[in-house]
Order: sequence, then structure tokens, then C-alpha cells
Amino acid sequence: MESEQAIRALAALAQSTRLSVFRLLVKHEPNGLAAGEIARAIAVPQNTMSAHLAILARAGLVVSERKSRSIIYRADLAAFQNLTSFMVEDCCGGHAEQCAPSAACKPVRGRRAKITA
Amino acid sequence: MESEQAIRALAALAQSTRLSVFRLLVKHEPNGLAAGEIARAIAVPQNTMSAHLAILARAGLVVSERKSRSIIYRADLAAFQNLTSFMVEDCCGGHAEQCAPSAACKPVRGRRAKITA
DNA sequence: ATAACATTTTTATAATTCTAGATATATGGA
DNA sequence: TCCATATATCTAGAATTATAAAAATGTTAT
Repeated sequence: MESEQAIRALAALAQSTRLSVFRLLVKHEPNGLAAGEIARAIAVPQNTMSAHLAILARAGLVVSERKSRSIIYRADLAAFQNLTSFMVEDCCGGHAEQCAPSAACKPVRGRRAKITA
Repeated sequence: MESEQAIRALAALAQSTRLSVFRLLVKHEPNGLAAGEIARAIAVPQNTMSAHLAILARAGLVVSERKSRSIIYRADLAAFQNLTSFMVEDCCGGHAEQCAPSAACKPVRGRRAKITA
């Protein structure tokens, strides 16, 4: 992952409405939720929500698919995992065993995340 | 973790200088690095860096400790892990086994992160 | 006490982002 | 075709944030 993309993803999540949306979509995996339902659930005007969803999509954290009149949004969990792995890359200079009793350094049980699905 | 604190942490990381600092400090766990060394390593004026470090500290992502004239900064890996756990809380409505082949939903092997060290 | 060093605080300007009203586009049904 | 529904785009004012120069604070050694 490139730094620029990581910044985009973090900036997308660093806003209360969008963080709520992402967490809501994580809960609704793997079915997803329509844009209108999301706006209603979080009580935000639909055009404002549309702008927020576009930012999350551009950051790669959610994916969308049209289904009849609605557009269904889903959280991209693999993208999220790539992001967190990027942030703790080369933890403790590559000697994760020196780290505190935190699993942060080995987010995918030791191997480097490379999930692209 | 509260949403407000998560926003603070994400906003802290959503800036290129600060993201570089955090990743640098993750690499240097568990020893940490002095503020001046960080500024030099990332080639940023020391007062600018000081402001960025303060933001990371206020977000709880780094901790500092004076050591003689220098102030040593360290990444707080447990705080980072609490953050990522918060973001995928109740993943797939609590049925993580329904999720994609991504470990994002089980960041601490199933149990909920509660590390405070 | 004075000087040198390490870091933080104050301050101001420039740039970016949030929000939502108005409007536009796309889909499905009568 | 005409209408209702669902979502996106345009736009602009309000609020927030990044940056770094200047000055202040705290620490160690002589």
C-alpha cells in the first residue's frame, strides 16, 4: 500500500459521520446497505451522505453496486486490513517478538497482509 | 473506546508527516526516539514536528518521557490495536465466520481487545 | 550565573474540509 | 410518455487544520 492511499483512507475515517457509516457497514457485512438506508440510519440528509459515501469509496474502504434503483454499499474488510498492516509494517525493526504483549504487530498472524479480494 | 477518541486518533494519523512519524516509531519499538531525531529523520522543522507530536500524543497513539535534555517518544501499540478493534466491532453482526477470508474481523483472535498496558 | 542545547508555545496566514440547498441523472412502473 | 423513487453533482459560506517564524521554557555543563 502506498502512503498516499493510506492517508486517503485515514482521512475518510477521521470524520464522525463517515466513521459511523463504516462501522455500520462492517456490521452489515456481507449483505451491505443501500445509500438511502444508511442516510436514514445515521440521520443525515441524503445529499450530504452521498458526498460522504463517495469519499469512503474513493478511499477504497467501501464498494458499491447498483441494484435496481438502489445503490448497495459494502465495507471492504480486506482493504481495511491492508491499511492496518501498512501502519505497523516492520514493527520493532522486524523483531515483533520484542514488542509489548500486543497483537498489533502481527495483524495477520505473522505473515504480511496481501489480500486483494 | 469512544467514538470521539477514535476520531482524534484517525485524524492524527491522516496527515503525511504524522503517519510517517507513527510508522517510524512503530519500527523503533520498544526503544523510542527523541523528538529531535524524529524531526531530523523526517526532515521537518523542529517546531512543526513538535506540534505534530503533540497531536499524536493527545490522540493517545504515542507516549513521551523526558530523558535528560531529550524527550523520547514511543508508539503505543496497544492503543493502536484498541482503535482497529473498535472499527470492526460487531463485524458481520457478530457472526465473523460469515465474513470474507479476511482476518480484519478477528484482530485479536476472537477476543475483544482490552489491553491497557 | 552564563551559555549551549532540546523542545514547546504563540501567532498568523494559507489551504482544506464540512454541510446542505438546489438541481441533475438514472431506474422502474403505470 | 409521465411520474415517483433513489442517488449524485454543483455550489458557497462556515469552520477547521497545516505550517513555520519568533519567542519562551526547561535542562545540563562549565
